Amino acid sequence: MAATIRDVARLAGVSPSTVSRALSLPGMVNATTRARVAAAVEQLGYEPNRAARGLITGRTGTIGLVVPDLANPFFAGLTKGVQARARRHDVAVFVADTDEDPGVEAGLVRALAKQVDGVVLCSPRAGDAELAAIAQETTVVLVNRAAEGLPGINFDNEDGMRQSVAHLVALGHRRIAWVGGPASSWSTQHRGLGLRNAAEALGAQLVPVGNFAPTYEGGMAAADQVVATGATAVVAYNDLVAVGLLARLHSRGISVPGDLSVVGVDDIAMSGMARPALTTVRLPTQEAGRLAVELLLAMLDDPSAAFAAHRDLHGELIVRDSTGPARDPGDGRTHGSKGSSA
Amino acid sequence: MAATIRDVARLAGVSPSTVSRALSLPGMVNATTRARVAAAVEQLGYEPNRAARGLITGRTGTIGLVVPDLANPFFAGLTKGVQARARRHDVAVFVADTDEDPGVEAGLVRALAKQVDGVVLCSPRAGDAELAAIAQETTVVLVNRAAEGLPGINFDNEDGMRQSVAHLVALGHRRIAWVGGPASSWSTQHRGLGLRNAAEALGAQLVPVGNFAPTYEGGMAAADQVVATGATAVVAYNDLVAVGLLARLHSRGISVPGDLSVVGVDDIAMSGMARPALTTVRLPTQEAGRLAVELLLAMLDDPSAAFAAHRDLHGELIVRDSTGPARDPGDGRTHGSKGSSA
DNA sequence: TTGAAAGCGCTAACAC
DNA sequence: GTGTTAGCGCTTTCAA
Repeated sequence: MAATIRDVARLAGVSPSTVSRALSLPGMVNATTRARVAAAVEQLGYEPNRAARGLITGRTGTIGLVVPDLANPFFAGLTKGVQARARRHDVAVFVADTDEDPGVEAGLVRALAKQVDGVVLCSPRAGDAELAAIAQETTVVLVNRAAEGLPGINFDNEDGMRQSVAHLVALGHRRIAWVGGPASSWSTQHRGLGLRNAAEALGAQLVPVGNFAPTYEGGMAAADQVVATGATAVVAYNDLVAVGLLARLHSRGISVPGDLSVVGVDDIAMSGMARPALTTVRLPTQEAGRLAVELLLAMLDDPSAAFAAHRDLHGELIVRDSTGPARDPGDGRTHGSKGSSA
Repeated sequence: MAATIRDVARLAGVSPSTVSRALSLPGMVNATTRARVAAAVEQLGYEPNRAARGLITGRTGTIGLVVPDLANPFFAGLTKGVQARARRHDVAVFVADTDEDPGVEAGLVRALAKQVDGVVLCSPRAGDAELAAIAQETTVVLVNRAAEGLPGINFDNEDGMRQSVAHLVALGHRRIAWVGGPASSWSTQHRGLGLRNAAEALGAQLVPVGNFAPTYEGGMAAADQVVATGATAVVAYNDLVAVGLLARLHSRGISVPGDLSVVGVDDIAMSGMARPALTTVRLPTQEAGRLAVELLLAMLDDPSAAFAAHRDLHGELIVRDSTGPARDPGDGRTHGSKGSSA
């Protein structure tokens, strides 16, 4: 068995409480005793039992991270950031993947909440009321979702969408399709909003084509509807969707960016590897994860303090080959049959 | 505060131990008392404190998962599998990402080991001796790495490589390059071995071009050396590397599969989306994660039992567009200058 | 500055 | 079948 605090105490010739203090509150113990304790700790390879400590302090030294889908590189990046920063603080991370299932999400968070000091909740599908209820039970930091009264790390979706639209308008696009993600997704709503505002401000027309799964398959499924709108450019919910669009467009013989320009969001690794390489709004995912941890730990350290309700991280438009000049408007309805009625 | 076992006991009019038994060993308690306890538990929303339970049982209900890089879809898939299966067993998972840093790995595993019942170690870079030392401290299941005396879930690399070579030979390839991953990687060694054996058995020549980072960038870096070998086909360490190869080959104007056929390993999502779509050996990553958890939990349940040292999961060759007939041998040295001396 | 004692919430002997 | 007791390893009053 591993050494306990009593073993250390015996070896150092002091009481267990002194060992405890030497480790947690070094200032309160004589330098020489402290050295003796340190030596004994070293010799025994002693490491305090966290469960026992947690039992009395009420802190577990553990946080939870809930993501919709680890296979989505966006969340993988986030997870890396969370996990790396937590380690720096000697905090362990429970990771839970909800598989994009809102039903699983709530129960999972509740279960997790009992075992951790706090939870980082990424892109939750739960409603505001449910989130508020969860926040009653444990300390919560939201990522990629704003909710009244709850702290969170977000991306400046409006601005990212504005950059995209500005880019497309500069290339001559006036009719821009928008492929949304899940309807319940906060970022779908905000990106849609940002696009609408930007389009209006910049004199372009935005054509929403509905909600699709935030996956490659979702993009494949959306492609034909996008074409039918007669738009010369399309903004996709995320890069996975955009790459799916690219694939389906290619197999239909529609040239990108010749016939249609495509913009994604996230800048996952795959986007740079796509052909044509994808123009996208780069989101600092790892950074978001790191900030979420810092925020959560700060809240835990000082529960009474008020924390900035949320923080917006700036996204940066990365222009690659999937966007180009708008095609001649005369071509506008070449590929779609419903375009004229849309 | 959350309800404790004493609250439940008081409400149900029984002793704490009865509550404990009603929950852990229902068979040992009268049906009617059990019902009373259940009602009280329900009413109070009681959930046992795992730390307290762990303090006495010596089990934390937690396992650790160590991966080199969560951003690599291969490990993301593995993590999903581990995490999903663990949840079914009501076990929580600490996830740690070593960032491909062998120096971090050892320390991380040691630290983790103190907080969990067991650890799933994926593709560890550590040497056999070090792994053995870790296994002394905690229960370990290896994934994607075999080591003497340690249980593990592996992929049948030899067979996967044999399938690849057979496919290429059938297409007329006789000179096949091999782009290895990190030299310290167990799978690099075994894939290399499998390729060598298969090539020999099937009358092809294998040309190793060295070790590269298991990333897109690694593939980019390897491409020119591959071309220089004069090989008509190349097997890459994994799909990320293969996609990197594809990209660099494309920018050099080398046609795939016209001039060079490319085969990867893993079948990550990206591979199907690449252009040309990548022929690859599909590895059942989630399955591996699930099996690793089952094995680990079985070992924990019965520490004295002997477990199969390891289990090999079969990989399946997925043929896509990146492989085709070998080009005319006369073309063999078109792109490379060192080809004739290699 | 240090030690003794109590107790965090739970389970496991041991009685009954 | 159930209650009583003790104690897991640690921190934290309270005294000294």
